Amino acid sequence: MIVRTRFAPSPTGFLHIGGARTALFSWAFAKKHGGTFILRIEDTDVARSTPEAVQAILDGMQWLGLDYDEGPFYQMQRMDRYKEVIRKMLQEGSAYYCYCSKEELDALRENQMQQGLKPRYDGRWRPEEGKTLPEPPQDIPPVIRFKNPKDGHVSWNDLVKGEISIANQELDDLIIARADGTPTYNFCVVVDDWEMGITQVIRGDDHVNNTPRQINMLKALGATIPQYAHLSMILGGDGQKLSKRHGAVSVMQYDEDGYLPEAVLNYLARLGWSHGDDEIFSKQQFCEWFDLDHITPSAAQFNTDKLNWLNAHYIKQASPETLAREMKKRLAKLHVAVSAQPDLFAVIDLYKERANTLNELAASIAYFYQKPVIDQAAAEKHLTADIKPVIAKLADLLGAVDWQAEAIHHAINEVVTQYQLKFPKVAMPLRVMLTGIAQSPSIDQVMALLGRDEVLTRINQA
RNA sequence: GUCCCCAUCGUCUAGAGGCCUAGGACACCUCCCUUUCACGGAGGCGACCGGGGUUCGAAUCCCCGUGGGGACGCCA
Repeated sequence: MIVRTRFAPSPTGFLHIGGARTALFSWAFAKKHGGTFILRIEDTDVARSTPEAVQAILDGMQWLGLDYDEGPFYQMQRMDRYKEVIRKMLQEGSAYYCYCSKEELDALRENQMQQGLKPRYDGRWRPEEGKTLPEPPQDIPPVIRFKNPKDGHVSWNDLVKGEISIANQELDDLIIARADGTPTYNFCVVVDDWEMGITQVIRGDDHVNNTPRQINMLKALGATIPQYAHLSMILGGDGQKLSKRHGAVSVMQYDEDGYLPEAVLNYLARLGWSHGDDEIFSKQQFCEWFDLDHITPSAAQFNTDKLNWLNAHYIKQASPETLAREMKKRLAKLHVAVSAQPDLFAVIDLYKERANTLNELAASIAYFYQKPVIDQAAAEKHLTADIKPVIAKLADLLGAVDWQAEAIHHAINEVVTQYQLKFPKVAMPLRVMLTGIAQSPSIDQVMALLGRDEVLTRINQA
């Protein structure tokens, strides 16, 4: 059987971390099995769906490199097909008109809740053998409901959670078409998964409760039932549910914040899935290794520290060209223009092992291209009066030195010896004067890159 | 309320009845490297939710608690 998976977001907001992982797993499963990955936009909620959100989802997937083989399909463009299926179901008797008003249903629900019952439709318009239906009211446009089986159980072997079984008694006759005739989510999903030949439905576990209803409809339509894999949710770093109000951000925000897509992908892959003790793997490796058997059924908490660690790793691995491009872009945002000297590639090389994010990296090298902001605390600690003459002497020496890290180091050593100091006693004030702060790579290497003129200027100005 | 799901270090996880004195990774701590801070290297701290079963043997299987989460829309 040829594997066909799909990612089916509703375009009501950006692609967030949970959606991204669902997409990633669906995508990887298809890749692993040489199958087809389909993108389907579930935009039947006309009021909340926007073209901007569609674009945001497309952007997010592109940034992560999750390419789809078919689609994007838009459900709103498949209306005719849905209506045709509904017509057929009405004919065959697996669906029926219901003339309850919203108010009537609200009252019913409230009543059931009060009695401690599970709120559900009581089937008052459900046609039954030997049952006389009320006369349809003229003023209420009917909805269409699916005639769910009354007895027995719906069971499936969830590829993540194992055997799940739900009594049909727990299920009511859900609405498959609104009063205005537009079909609803659960129905469209069924038709699409069926007609698009989806073999594995990989989605968030908030859909577990929809699955038995969908299976029943699939059965009523005589369709093949796909396999289901329900992924548990991703919690925020504080263990709380992610929501628009609380911590849920677009995957594009990670780009904004200086994360490489490889890092985000690798992080997401390991969140809820594992391959023994492996922590770092390429996208290709992931596709080869990925399986549904090693997905945890329990919810996972997002951990920025670990993402940072992975990001630091991928920054070290990144090509010089990638990093240079990113640095130009990110320095520009800091209003720093990169000049020809010091050489950006050399600067990056000196700093890339020290940053967790691209933004950190950009901020840390900014002083090469603009005057540093001197940290006051560092200045007070290191730029002491007694060191001034030593630095002055060093400046003298530097004027004539061959401008190489080694020679510069030699010059510093000379004054260190002359004044009988420890090396850091001189290196630290230099750091503060040249970079603004007390932490930097080897000061001689920094100086070599900064250039003689700039070094002397900064020393004089400090 | 009803139904469904989940439960191993702080976090992500390994674990398919004996390989478990429970492994790895992040974080944290110590030491080494060192020109400061990082990087890197070596160590350390740290968990099977509770109670019953089943079994010669349970982190693993079953039951009951407890805790957490999800669903119960003319949203998706």
